[in-house]
Amino acid sequence: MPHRGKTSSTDRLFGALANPTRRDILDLLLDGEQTVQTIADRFDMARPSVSEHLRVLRDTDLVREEQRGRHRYYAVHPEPLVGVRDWLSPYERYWRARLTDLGEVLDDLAGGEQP
Amino acid sequence: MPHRGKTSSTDRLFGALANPTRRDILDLLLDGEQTVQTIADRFDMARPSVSEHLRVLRDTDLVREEQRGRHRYYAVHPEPLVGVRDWLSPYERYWRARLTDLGEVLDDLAGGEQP
DNA sequence: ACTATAGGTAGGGAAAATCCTACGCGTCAA
DNA sequence: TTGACGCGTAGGATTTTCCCTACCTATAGT
Repeated sequence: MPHRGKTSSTDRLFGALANPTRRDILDLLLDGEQTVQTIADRFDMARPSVSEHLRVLRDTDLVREEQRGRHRYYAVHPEPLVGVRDWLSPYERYWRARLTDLGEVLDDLAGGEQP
Repeated sequence: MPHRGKTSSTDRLFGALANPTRRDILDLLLDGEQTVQTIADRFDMARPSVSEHLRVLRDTDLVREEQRGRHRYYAVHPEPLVGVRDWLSPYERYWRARLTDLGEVLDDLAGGEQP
């Protein structure tokens, strides 16, 4: 019985990732912290809209900001993504065939259990 | 430049997973295929609404249906989730510290590259 | 003090998502 | 064939999301 009280943190996590712009922002920040304006310049979208996306990411703790002077530097904070990985893990055994890099090593290690 | 044409398959994938009911349906189907009615019984929601969620999952190929008699059996089809895993992978190096089961083995295997 | 820059917030409108009830069609059992 | 069951789809109401244009505050520099 998937009883669902209000909005779990997992809900907000997946909700945050549902938007392509927000995923792109995270990808962008993989290269290092950036200011709001610098981020906004990369998107075909008004700066306040980017600010709102950043707020969603902040609320899910996927990014963190640090004020320095009159700039706010946003940096990616990937820990919450563990929630995605955890949700994903029960499904992983299904695609044992087509794994990416690391996983393959593991598969060899574990030995096949599938004839 | 995160140019975005229409709606990528990744968008639809994350979009499908954004809904808690749909994630719950997938989790439910991990235990094996089920008919629509059986699935619907698990949720506090009208059956047609569940049908719509199933359609979204079908459109993203996350579930597959097989008609047998007058029943339609839905089964989880996790391959598309590779897209999530792939999107996630650049972030994984960040949480090397707190890994889940399998990952830990791998980490030990690979040897630390962090002093 | 005054102006320019950086960026958050408010209010609103359009579009998409979510859920419902009503209905239609195919399949099984009498 | 008739009726009940299993499910998908249509249309509609409500909510949420997404983006915009003001607008406001704070810091930096002159």
